[in-house]
Amino acid sequence: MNQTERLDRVFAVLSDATRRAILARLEREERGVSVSDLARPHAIKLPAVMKHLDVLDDAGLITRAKTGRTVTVRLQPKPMREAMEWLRRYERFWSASLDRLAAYAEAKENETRKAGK
Amino acid sequence: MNQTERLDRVFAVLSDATRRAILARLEREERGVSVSDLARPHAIKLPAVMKHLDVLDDAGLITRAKTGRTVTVRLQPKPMREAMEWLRRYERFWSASLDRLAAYAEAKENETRKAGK
DNA sequence: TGAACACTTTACCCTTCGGTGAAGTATATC
DNA sequence: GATATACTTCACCGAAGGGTAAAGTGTTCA
Repeated sequence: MNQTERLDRVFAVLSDATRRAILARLEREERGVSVSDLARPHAIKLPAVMKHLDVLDDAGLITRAKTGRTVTVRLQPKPMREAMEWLRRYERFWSASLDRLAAYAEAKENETRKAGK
Repeated sequence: MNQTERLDRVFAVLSDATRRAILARLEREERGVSVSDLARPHAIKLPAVMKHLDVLDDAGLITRAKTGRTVTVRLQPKPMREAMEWLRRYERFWSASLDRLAAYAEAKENETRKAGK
C-alpha cells in the first residue's frame, strides 16, 4: 500500500462521525474495548459496526484480538501520523492568513484614524 | 453547519487524491489558479474537476471569483484547522507508543545481556 | 445437551460518489 | 456576426458506502 492509498483510507475513516467516535473511545481506553461495548452507544446494528471496524482495520487504525468469544479492539494510531503531517503543511497558511487579516484590520484602523472619521 | 458536519466534509475532501493535489497546488500559488489550469495536470474531464471544486467549496476550503470568462480559485484553509485539532489528540499517543516501543526494546536488550546470550 | 452470548457472514436496499458525453452560457477575438 | 474560449449544467452510468434482517459459527454456562 503506497502513501496515497494510505492517506485516502485514513482520511476516509475520519470522514464519518461514528468512526471518529469509535476512535475517540479507543483513545480513552488504552486496554481495548470489546466489539459489543463499542457498538452499545451507537444507534446502529452490529453488522453496521462491523463494517466500520473493517474500514478502521483496512486503514491500519485498529487491531483485533479474539479471546474466547469476545473480541478486543485496540487503537493503532500510527497511520494517523502521515495524515497529520500532510495537514501540517497548511498550518503556516492559517497563521499567515490570520496575520494578514490582523494586518488588514490594523491598516484599516489607521486609515480610519487618519481620515479623522 | 455544526462541527460534526464540518469535520465530515473536510475529511471527506481529504480522502481523495485529486482533491489533495488541487489543495497542494493552491497552497503553492497563493494568488489563485484558474479552473482550467487546475484541471490541466489531471487525467479527468472538466465536469469531474467541477464536481471536485464543488466538494471543496461545500467544505469551505476554496473561494471562487469570476473575472470575465475565467474563474480564479483560491485556497481558504481555515476549515482544516478544526480537522487538525481533532487529530492532534492522537499525537501524544504516537509518541507514547513509540516510547513504549523504545522501553520494550531496551528491556529486551537488558534481558538478553543478563542472560549472557 | 441445550440455551444464551458474542460476534460474523450473507444478501439485499438505497444513496452518494466519481466519472462521462453532450449541450448550454457567457465572454473574448477576429 | 462568426468563432473560439472558459467554464457550467444536464442526464446518465457503474462502483462504493452505510445501513438492514436473517442466518451461521464458535464459546460459555446451566
